[in-house]
Amino acid sequence: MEKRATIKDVAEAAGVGVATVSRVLSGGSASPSTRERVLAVAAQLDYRPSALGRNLRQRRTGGMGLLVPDLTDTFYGQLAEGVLACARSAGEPVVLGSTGGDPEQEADLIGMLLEQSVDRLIAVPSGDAETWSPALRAGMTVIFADRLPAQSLPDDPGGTALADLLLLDGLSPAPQPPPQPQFQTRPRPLDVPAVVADDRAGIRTAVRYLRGLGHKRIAFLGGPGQHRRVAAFREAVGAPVDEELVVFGTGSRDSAYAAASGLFQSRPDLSAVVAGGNVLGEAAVLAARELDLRVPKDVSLVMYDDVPWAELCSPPLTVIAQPGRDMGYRAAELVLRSGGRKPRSVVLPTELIIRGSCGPHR
Amino acid sequence: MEKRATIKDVAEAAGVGVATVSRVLSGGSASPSTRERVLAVAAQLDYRPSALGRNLRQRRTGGMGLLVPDLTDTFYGQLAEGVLACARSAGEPVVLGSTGGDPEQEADLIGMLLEQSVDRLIAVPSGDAETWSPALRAGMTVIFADRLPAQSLPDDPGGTALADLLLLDGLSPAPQPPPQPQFQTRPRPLDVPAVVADDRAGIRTAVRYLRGLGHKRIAFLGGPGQHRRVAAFREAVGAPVDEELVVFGTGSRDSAYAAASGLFQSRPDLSAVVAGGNVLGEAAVLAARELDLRVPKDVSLVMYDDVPWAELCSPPLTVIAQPGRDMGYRAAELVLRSGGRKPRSVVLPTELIIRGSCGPHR
DNA sequence: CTGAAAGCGCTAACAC
DNA sequence: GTGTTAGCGCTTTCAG
Repeated sequence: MEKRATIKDVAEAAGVGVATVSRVLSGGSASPSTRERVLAVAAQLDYRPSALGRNLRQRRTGGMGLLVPDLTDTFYGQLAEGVLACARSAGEPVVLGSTGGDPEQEADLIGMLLEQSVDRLIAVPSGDAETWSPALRAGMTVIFADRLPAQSLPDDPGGTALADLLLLDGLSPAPQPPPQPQFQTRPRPLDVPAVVADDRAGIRTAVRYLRGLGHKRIAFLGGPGQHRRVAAFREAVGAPVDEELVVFGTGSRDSAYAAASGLFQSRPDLSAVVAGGNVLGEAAVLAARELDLRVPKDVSLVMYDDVPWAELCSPPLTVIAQPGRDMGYRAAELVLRSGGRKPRSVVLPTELIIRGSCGPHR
Repeated sequence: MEKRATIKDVAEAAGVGVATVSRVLSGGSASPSTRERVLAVAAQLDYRPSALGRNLRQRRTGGMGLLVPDLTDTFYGQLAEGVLACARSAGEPVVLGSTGGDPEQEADLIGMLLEQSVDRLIAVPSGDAETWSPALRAGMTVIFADRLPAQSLPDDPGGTALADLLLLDGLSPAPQPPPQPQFQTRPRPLDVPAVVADDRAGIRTAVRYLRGLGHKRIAFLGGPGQHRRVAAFREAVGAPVDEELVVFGTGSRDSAYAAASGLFQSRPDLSAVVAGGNVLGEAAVLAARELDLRVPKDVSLVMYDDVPWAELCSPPLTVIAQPGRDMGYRAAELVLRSGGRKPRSVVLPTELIIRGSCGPHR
């Protein structure tokens, strides 16, 4: 437990001032001879600059924060791996928090990050504009990943927020939403960049695929924060959406199971289900089995997220794959490279991977 | 992007000295009237003490580091959730790193944590004593989780290290290993506390269960860092272990698959497999399917780790469940409560959950 | 090109 | 009880 050498030790041993050491080590200007001597001494003393001093001086902690709803959800595991890979190659620390999908815990974690002066954050958001305003007001560089916060428009209780869907819909630039009336108390959409999958295209492709198989009654099994996917589903299915076929879990595996089970029982006439995420897909498989529904004979299933175990199911699950790892990596790149400026959003492609969980409508 | 209030601002606004503010906020002594005034002003100014100043002053970053091999492995996701839950309730930050099971990356991450002055660390270790000595020498409080570093004894190339097995074998206190001869260059076992599952009992139970089903040729499909489980398997199987029935992947899903596939092909006479972790179990299921081996008709399978998708397989997988979340939570508790002292190790129970992947030996 | 010095925000002696 | 003060290790003006 010996104490580490400080910059002062190095300066003395090299016979130079601390400023010179600092310059040399951060690539500043110095005469070749000095530079060499300092480097030698630093190596000799096994000097590692302390992030503590630097952080205080710069009034900011390096690295980035990462907030995800649940690490036992394999997709978020992939996302996190991507972020960590990028951070590691940059030698930057990542402060991780798991929100459980709960805006309150999310707010607490944001507070913790603020206290740590972490000023760059990648988040799969659970709260709304109110939850996020402290971070934004503090000047944090925030990048959302995988989804955007719900926009609690008064007339849109389900959080479907069409404007939100329009905001990031793939290749076609979205038209600006109409200017809000002045003195409006309704929160405006957060102007935060995001790295998300092209949900609209992904869902559309899946729905068309199912349609092509002859399915008419297609259900959507959603989770919290999936307003973009639901909206895409509604759009893909077309005008008169059977509302009973759109159900939601609250995020836990139990509630996902309950939602799936309820769906199957209340509407035995449905012939296909699109699950909005892997936890929901898992629930659908379980519920179907419990109710003796055969996949794909009795019900076809498409799951959002490709995860290793999708192939283990029998039959293997047809999925809408989104690049979780890339998503994390890209987000980390953006947040690291943003020199304070606000990065641009990124939409990543999805891919329908056809395996065995969909069959023709009987 | 307004700048935050500092302790000085609060002191001035409350008409007291900075020390008093500091004391009040850290629960020190102060007269009721002062305390109240300071608290009021602090709330008023929305003052949040900056961790930066405190950290530098105390020459240590709060919170803890967490190093795991791979977050897409659901078990480590569970473990991480446990750590995060404990940290969150303590309001402490967690700096996360993913090592990919690679000692070099692990060493890099340890260096990064040292640079950040993170002095408490929970790790699923991949490297050996050499990898870990920097952390230990720097006075870090380290707790291993899930497994212990391999002890590269010269005459124990497989890393089986019986002493290691004896070190933590559940309820019975282990006998002290015989004193090492002096002048020995061989590294001694690391004296680092750990939170692990009772691998010995878990494996033993599984092997007995399979034996009870009539299986004679039982294979073990292991991964890196599983020396304790292999040793337990050898012990449970008894003296003449058929070495061809003990195979290893290197950690990646690909290599796990290759190992499983190779095993099934080279030894068609085996009738049961114990997979040392969920990634290995996944590989075993996939390889068996590819080779047209039916589970459990042709081969019985027990997998270490209970993960949600184990129930999705058909048949659902019989597993040795270990409490991943608890493991993480306990480790975090230990590392947070250790006031510098070295915590005691903890061994958590496992449970054999019988589902449908094991059948009688034909 | 280099060194001296001024803090960053906080805590912990130490005086009163 | 409370205020004053001295740094923690580093970066960054500002002179030389």
